Amino acid sequence: MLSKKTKYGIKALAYIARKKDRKPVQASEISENENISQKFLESIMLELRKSGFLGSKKGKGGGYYLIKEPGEIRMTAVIRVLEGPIAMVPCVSLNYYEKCDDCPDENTCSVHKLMIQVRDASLQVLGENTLEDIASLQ
Amino acid sequence: MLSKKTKYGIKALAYIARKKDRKPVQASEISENENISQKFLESIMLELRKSGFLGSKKGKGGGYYLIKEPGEIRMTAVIRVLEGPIAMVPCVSLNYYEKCDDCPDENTCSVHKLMIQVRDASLQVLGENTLEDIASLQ
DNA sequence: CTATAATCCTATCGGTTTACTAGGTTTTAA
DNA sequence: TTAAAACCTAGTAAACCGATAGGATTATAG
Repeated sequence: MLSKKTKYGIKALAYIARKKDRKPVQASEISENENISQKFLESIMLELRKSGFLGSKKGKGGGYYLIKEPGEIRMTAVIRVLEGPIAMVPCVSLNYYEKCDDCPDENTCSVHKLMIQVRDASLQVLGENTLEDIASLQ
Repeated sequence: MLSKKTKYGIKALAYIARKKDRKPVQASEISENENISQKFLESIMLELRKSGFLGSKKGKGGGYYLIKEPGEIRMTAVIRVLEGPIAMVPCVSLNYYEKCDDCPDENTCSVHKLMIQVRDASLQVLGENTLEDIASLQ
């Protein structure tokens, strides 16, 4: 299950990406339009800034803006930052690998084999979708 | 993330499927060989029995056995019973649908569109893999 | 008939995560 | 100088997870 944090983060990024101009967008505006608790959203925006997706401007007329082009932001990257691993099991995760303590040999593990396939299928979809694809309406 | 419950459940099913004969397999045997807490496994086996994957026999020489052929058990079915929805968001789940309360229109939701693709990719993999595929070594 | 081995059942529990909320501080533009 | 915005830290209620505890029930073997 995708956490609300990730879901809200993606929605916020898409909201900003849909704007033509590059003027900073306030968290309050996104919060109202996307029905997200403002304080919660603020913490998410902060994280997106710290991880290099957004820039920010403080004070009156400030807000958040995209640093890269929407077409250059893969959804794999967004999800990995907000949610963590894309794999369903740590032992098949490319970026967050962890050995299972119950499993003596990954190569003969039935779950392992299956989850590699699931991971690859998800990576395929999330890797070929960019923020631009996501943000476009309809 | 896949819960341990689901992971253990799949391992247990695969363990039983690998046996040539159809004699009941005890939870204690699976628990030892797959390094799973026995009491926890018992509750999982019970669930798998109640949901129609396993039959059971009580008393000495008892245990659990498969009701269908391994080749007829799709991993989608197993995961849906143990884990719940395969989709990452309830609003794209086929079997556990729920409307998002923040989302006025699913058709224009960027997350929705993306998650449908992820769901379909996962369904593809989990639907074409059966317990037989999973259980076969290497 | 009895001992034992197995499933079955209910309850509980400590730890972690989630989704916020509260209450501010700091910075900037008008 | 004021207001609006991001920034920061902490806390918190609820849910969920991964067990554990303690038995009740049933079946087999001797």
